[in-house]
Amino acid sequence: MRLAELSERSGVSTATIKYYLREGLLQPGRRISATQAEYGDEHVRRLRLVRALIQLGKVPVATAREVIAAAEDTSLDHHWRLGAATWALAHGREAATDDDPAAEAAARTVNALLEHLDWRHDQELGELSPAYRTLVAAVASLRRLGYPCGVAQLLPYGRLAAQLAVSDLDLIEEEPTPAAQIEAAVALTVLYEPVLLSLRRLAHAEESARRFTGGEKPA
Amino acid sequence: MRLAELSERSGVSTATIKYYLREGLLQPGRRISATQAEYGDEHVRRLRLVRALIQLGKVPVATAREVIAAAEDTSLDHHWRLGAATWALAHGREAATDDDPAAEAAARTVNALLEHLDWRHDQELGELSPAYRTLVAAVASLRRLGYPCGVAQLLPYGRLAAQLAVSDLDLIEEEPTPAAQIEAAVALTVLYEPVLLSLRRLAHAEESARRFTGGEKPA
DNA sequence: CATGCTTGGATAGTGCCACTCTCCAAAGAA
DNA sequence: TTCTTTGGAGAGTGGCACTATCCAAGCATG
Repeated sequence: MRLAELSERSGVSTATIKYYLREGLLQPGRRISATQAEYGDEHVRRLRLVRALIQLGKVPVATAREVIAAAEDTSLDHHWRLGAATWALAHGREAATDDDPAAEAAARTVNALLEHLDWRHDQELGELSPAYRTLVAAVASLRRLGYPCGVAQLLPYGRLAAQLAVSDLDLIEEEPTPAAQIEAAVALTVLYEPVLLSLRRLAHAEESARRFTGGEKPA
Repeated sequence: MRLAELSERSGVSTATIKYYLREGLLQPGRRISATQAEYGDEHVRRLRLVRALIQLGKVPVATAREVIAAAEDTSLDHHWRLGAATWALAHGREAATDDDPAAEAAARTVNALLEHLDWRHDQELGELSPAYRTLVAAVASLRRLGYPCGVAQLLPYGRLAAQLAVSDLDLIEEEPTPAAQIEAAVALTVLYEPVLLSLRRLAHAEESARRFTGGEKPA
């Protein structure tokens, strides 16, 4: 299959595919001649994954490249490739945790939370992880606005996250090969995020309607 | 307090405050003279909220303006202002639900899910909501990539979302005034999202470490 | 009162990012 | 042979969140 067909099958314009090739998000096709290249089903699949990461997951192109590079880095063993690939998936710039008192207090709250949850693996490594820093920044921000955000409020969220992680990892371990597992980890980490957030918003609407309209449907 | 002090107290540059004023994210201060304006504590608070929405919540400036306008629209009653404000908080463009078979199947799955959860309020109104459409797009994308994403997989997420909604609404109802409740709804909806996602990622790391390293800490 | 600094407001510019357009020479198709 | 298509490369585009510059009108200080 050549560029035009790859474009048709994936729903991505040829210009964008060329851009992704240049950016290293997609492996070059097998060169047929000086001006032609051959692409396969794996390119279609990869392209769909990249598109999902970028469009739905809002992952920056540069980040997507790192993630893919980590997933393909054969110098690491399976476990580390998995960690490296998901590590790169930071949400975005974490607003440079300024060292005001609110941020410190937030960090203490988060540490207490992790201890409560018995997430011992994250006590050392985790403090550097993007997820940890994002969490601290968010808690600090909520605090600054005067909203309650202590261990008591966070704990239910943490327990739910732990439950989700178990079923997510179960799904990942169903994949047959290590490569497929890593791809699944990336895809499920990123693509279930909009699912989770959307469901939360729908649940808010539902619960709000229940409370404020006494069970009646709004007009 | 004048612009410079407002900037200092909120940690936002004067240039950015002027930009927000121009964009209508912040009410103009009380004019003291032709070249001076007076700001109050509510401006500091509003500014912090706006910053949190934009930086942490990644809400586009234009969207933040709509949300604030809806929250202040006194022509609507409390319940509707709340709905309008959170309605505007779409995550971003929902990738224009193309009408391929995957999208249709995804919509059927989502409808079945909502029925299972007994979220009857969303059956009509909800199909137009940004959250519903984001959810369908995400499910369709997961399906296209071949990952299991049926009612069975989504149901636990939905139940957890319902639980979270209950505690979130409890928090909101603790606020004393309608205006404070609406602000709380916006702030908690947006700012708990990074909390939830970060916790999920940390939980993934923790669960993954437990499974792959047999309980040992990685180096 | 003179002088210099600060203030709020308006306009134009910057940097980043995800594409997208234009051009080109070599290949294949008719 | 002629016409279209292909892959590749570089420059250009549009959107967005600021940010830098300028300006005239205060205000503060000697």
